[in-house]
Amino acid sequence: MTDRPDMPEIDRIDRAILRILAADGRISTTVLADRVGLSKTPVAARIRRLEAAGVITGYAAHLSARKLGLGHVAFVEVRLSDTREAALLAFNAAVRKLPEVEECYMIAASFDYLMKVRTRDITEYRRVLGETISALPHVASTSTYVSMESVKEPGISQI
Amino acid sequence: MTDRPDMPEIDRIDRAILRILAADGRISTTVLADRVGLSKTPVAARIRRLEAAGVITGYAAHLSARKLGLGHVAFVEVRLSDTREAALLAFNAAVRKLPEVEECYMIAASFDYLMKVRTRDITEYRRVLGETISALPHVASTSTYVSMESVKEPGISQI
DNA sequence: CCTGAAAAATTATTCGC
DNA sequence: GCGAATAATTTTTCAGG
Repeated sequence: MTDRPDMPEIDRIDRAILRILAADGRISTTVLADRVGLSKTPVAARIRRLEAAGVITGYAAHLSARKLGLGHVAFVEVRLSDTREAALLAFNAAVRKLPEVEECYMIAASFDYLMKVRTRDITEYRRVLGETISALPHVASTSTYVSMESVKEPGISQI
Repeated sequence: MTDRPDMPEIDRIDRAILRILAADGRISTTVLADRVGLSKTPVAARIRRLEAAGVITGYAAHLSARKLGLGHVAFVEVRLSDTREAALLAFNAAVRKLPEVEECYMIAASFDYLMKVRTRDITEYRRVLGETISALPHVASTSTYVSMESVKEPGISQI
């Protein structure tokens, strides 16, 4: 297995550091150092290195969607009328600006995109679908699947 | 609009605090206080209150999936052979234990669950699908949609 | 590349107003 | 909620192995 330029060397201790920081982004270097069994100096250096290399992209508070009244999750399949490069780029750029769209992936299937949309309730979802999503560049049609229950989800970091 | 017991009162300043903390989970109370135009004392108190109320559920480092060699994303529709309560609970509990399953929702549609699965590459996905997902309790059939491009996604906080 | 300790900087907390 | 003083932590630095 050869090195890839975009994949810095990450050893066992780096992984331990990442795992702990992923679970507690506010842990101090002191405590983290204890937990991985090293002194603070190398741990601080490793964190800096992982940040500089773009492995750690940032730190965020996780918020409870329910407590914020954003409990409605729907998935939307989107089909475009034009899938030439320029159309895709226009669609991508427009989607990235929508706060209600939490995730969006281009899919190799009978539809072109799959998006996760978070709203207050189904009424607001209906509004977002009709007014915003359908108005995205080159959208031909959509199919919506509504979540009845969240079995596993990351804490939201958006408000 | 009446208060809901599970939705604490969140005013304009709380929202500002949450928005900033969601974007930078490591910001200090001092800087945060400046940004929201209050002194540190009430800002620290508000953060404690939001944490205690469960609005802020935690803090996490965001990691680059690509740099960690976890760039493969697939969505799987899962149909169960048994959708009685006990079967659903068994499925839910089993799914929550799988690190590859980043998200999972119960869906009101022709399939029962939609899951987002993250792996190293399609080879590993095939292995996870065949060995792990298909072996989850009561799984009757699955359909997979592979992401070709991530247009918008939250930083992963899992390793 | 790590240890350990000292120094410097920041941060969180407390309290009277 | 303010602002200052105090207290506690944290980050950084550096000599040494």
